[in-house]
Amino acid sequence: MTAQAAVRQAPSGFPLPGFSVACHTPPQEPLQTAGTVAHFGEGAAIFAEGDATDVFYRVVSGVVRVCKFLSDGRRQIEAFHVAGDVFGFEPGAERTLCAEAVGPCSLVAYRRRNVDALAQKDQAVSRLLFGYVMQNLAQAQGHSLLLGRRGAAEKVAAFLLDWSRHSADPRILHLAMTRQDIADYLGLTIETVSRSLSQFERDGMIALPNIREVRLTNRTALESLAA
Amino acid sequence: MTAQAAVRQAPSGFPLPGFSVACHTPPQEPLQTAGTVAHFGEGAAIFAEGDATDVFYRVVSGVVRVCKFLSDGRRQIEAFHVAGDVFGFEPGAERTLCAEAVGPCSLVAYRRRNVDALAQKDQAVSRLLFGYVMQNLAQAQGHSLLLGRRGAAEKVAAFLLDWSRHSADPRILHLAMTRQDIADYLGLTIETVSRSLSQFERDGMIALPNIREVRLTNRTALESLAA
DNA sequence: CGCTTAATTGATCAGGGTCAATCGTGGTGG
DNA sequence: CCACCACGATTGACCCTGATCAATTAAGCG
Repeated sequence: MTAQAAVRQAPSGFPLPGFSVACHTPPQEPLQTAGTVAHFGEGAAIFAEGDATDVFYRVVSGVVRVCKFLSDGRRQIEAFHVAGDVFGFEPGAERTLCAEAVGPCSLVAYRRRNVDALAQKDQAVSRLLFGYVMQNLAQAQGHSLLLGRRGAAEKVAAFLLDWSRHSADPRILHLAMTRQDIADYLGLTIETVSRSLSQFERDGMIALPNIREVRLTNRTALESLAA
Repeated sequence: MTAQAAVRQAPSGFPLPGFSVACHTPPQEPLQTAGTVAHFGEGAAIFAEGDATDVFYRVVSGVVRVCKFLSDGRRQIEAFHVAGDVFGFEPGAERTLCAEAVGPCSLVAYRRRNVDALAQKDQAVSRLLFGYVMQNLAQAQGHSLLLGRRGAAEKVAAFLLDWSRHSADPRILHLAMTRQDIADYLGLTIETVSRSLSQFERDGMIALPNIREVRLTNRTALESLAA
């Protein structure tokens, strides 16, 4: 559920020609001319807290985590972004979050200056940007909902179902991230995530052929768990 | 902290002439012509899950809560909005959240159709909208951070500090909402919220002259608690 | 002045965190 | 080729925070 699910169509009041999220670059992407491609290795920092907010990104391939480090060293992952997602919007001149490559990934970086100029001429660019920020908003809101009033099992189940949307076959998902990443995203510990997965397996809801692969053998049961 | 704190300036890359959040209507509000005023009594529904997303709102006075009801009847409050805040943006044609008046409040409702037309002519309107959605985004992200990895006392302390921003005198805050609202916002129970406040009072960090008023007698201590 | 609803306080319980040991899986080098 | 090592994941035992259940108090309001 966490937002990404509920988010796949363009809003009615704001026609977004060629608008498409979490898909490959649309054929007539108005932003195409304004961006430059960059590659990042596993764990590489894309931006850090305090950086200027003068550029945002589109994921071409790979997975990105956006997170915050607390004073006591603990980490909270705010969102994972996959191919097609646009991220890096923040009000204020300085970033309050950081972004890192979960695995090797390639991004297109857009300078806000340039895009702004583009938006001056082309109203479609404005709408596009608006849509992207709304996607991020919906995702963040869904994330809050997930973190607020749900038990560990519910969180993990919801995460699996959400992540399965990014899989070619919705029954087989490849986790791009570690258990620690999942834990930090769900506000749990690595042990609790592991225990939940093991329990799901015992209950016949999933299979864990290897550490990065999950087979959903009883999606319905997971869905009723995730509420 | 939860976002509202870190959010009070216009982003550098996107100049927003006359942009102002959580303040009274700016003298030259380009949206002024497009909105209609509406009043709501305590607890009144402003919009509900499933409603069309064809209108968004600006708070003129009072406080609004945006929330979601879970299948088991529990409620999660996503955000409180105060005078100056603009809310009600969602991707998708149907709302996934609902909004209610915490107390009597007045709002300006903007039809997206009209605003869109306005934005066609005036680039400043586009930027303004963009800024508003980013405010909401930052608030939602801050909320996730708050819910994720923090203890009960930290949450309540952070809430008080955050809410004190909406107060004329930052040392005296008037809670517009009930303990239940606070609990549902922080992902806690009403008992835990109450206990935290009592503990803060015992520790000399706050005073509770009456049920809706909190005096911050030791802000520094609260701040170090909220981390 | 009762009545209703919200808040506080107390006692108990359980979900999930913490600490610690073990297992598994690659990767490296003898 | 296999042994060893390092790191991530799993599992177990125990504990603590915050939820639950229940009683009491406080505050509006008719």
